[in-house]
Amino acid sequence: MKRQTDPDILLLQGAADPTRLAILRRLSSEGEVCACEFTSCCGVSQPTTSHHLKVLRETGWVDAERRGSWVYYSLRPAAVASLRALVGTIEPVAVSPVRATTASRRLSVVQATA
Amino acid sequence: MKRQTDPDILLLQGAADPTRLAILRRLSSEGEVCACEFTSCCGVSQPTTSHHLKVLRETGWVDAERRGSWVYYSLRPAAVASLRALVGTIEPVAVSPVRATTASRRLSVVQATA
DNA sequence: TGACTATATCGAATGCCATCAATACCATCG
DNA sequence: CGATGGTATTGATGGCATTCGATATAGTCA
Repeated sequence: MKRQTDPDILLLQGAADPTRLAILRRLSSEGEVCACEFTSCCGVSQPTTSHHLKVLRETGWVDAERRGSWVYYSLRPAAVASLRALVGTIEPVAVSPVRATTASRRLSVVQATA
Repeated sequence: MKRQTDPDILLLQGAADPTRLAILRRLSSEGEVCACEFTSCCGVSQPTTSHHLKVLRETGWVDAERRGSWVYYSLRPAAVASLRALVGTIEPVAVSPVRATTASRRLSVVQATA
């Protein structure tokens, strides 16, 4: 298979796993979380948790900061912004499969973000 | 591994492949595309293209409509909306990264869910 | 009906991914 | 220093995903 270097794909793949999405959500709601918290919360072993955190680091999703014995993880705002930008480029075009005024459908789509 | 039934994960996994993301982007810009167009555009064989289109169908990303010999694919607005909602729930915590007393940071962390 | 085209499915090869137990690494504390 | 606890890495394993060639299915046209 061709090597994955596209940052968009890396970002999507980073989030496309139940354990990792759970980690991202927890980071989103709590801001900064010690690695030890994830071991208990996600139903997987400590090595597995560590592996997923590494994937999230390598795909640009999180930053890690060592503080004494503990390592704290946090979301990288740039990653969130990137994913939002990526998602923003994907929008259903209102090519009127049914007689819809294309204009109004376009508008609602565009304004969905607001 | 646990079965993937979470629609959020399915949506992310559906998009987390170079060929499939290319398909989604093309659908986004062109609205409705004949399956035959993808065979030539993505650098993979016809069976592979068909497989990816099936994955996109099964993950809720696209609708297919047969019209004569051709099958036309289009983005499902609901999928786009779902992904946007999902992405919307992931945000870096606005916990004033600078000069916050640990106490207030803790607090805001706890209350972030409210 | 038979030839032709478009699309889907099958079967198999290959490679990657998630997972865990064991173990190494690293910092702190006594 | 040695013991302890948190985190990362290693190595092995099972399973799933991507891919293709061959083939089946479905629709069109003569």
